[in-house]
Amino acid sequence: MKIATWNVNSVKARLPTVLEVLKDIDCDVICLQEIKCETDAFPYMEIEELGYNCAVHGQKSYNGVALLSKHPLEDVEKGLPGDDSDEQARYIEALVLADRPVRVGALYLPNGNPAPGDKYDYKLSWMNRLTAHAKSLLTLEESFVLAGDYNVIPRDEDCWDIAVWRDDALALPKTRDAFHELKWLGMTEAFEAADGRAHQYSFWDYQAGAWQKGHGIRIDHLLLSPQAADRLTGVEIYKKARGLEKPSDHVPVIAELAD
DNA sequence: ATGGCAACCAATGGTTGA
Repeated sequence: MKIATWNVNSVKARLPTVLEVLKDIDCDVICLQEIKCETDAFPYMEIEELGYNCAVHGQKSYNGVALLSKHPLEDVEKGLPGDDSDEQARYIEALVLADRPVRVGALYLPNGNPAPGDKYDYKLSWMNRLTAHAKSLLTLEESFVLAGDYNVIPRDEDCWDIAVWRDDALALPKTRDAFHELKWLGMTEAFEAADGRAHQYSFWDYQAGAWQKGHGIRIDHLLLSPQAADRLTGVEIYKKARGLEKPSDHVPVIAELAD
């Protein structure tokens, strides 16, 4: 089965592009981030027409995540546990009832800039909550995937020029440490495991001709539990999406698991 | 040395993103 993550940067502002890409990549499960609409305003009809069940956790204007699945969804959970006062819609999880069920968490991890500051503190505390949640999910010993826009550049070679990004919230040592803590629970980063090449990007800024110049960063990731990692057969970064009319600044990253 | 783009809400500019 194929599982994708994609930050769409507003599902309403570019619905035709979104539908075209969803048709092209033809995945079993798709995690969307930055839908930028309230739950009720999600374009359910158009996406259901492509054969997807939709679980949506939205909010007005910003953030917002959704899980699309060609298989039935069960146990839908909205919001990341660990802080009842957190009102930002950045996490949704469900059990995907394929022949071999997979639990999938779709996440939009905070950007954290400027760092240091309140936003960076929020990013680090959100990452700690994600790690705590992953730790509890790992005790279930099932196939599960945490997929999303992590806003983390894992290695120097995952960006076009580390000198530009070294002091950014996406690449700071504390950010990478927190990401490693999550991985070291026993999670496998799909691209790193199945491909691992340097300079393969999932985001190119709209500004300064970043796409044309190849100035990208790799910040969209799928982390797999051991049971899911055993089934990993490949990863694709669907770079074509960045060259379409009215593109998102991110492209889908797709992991394939053996059925 | 700086800004450079896009989306949002609101409103002819400010905020956010990465």
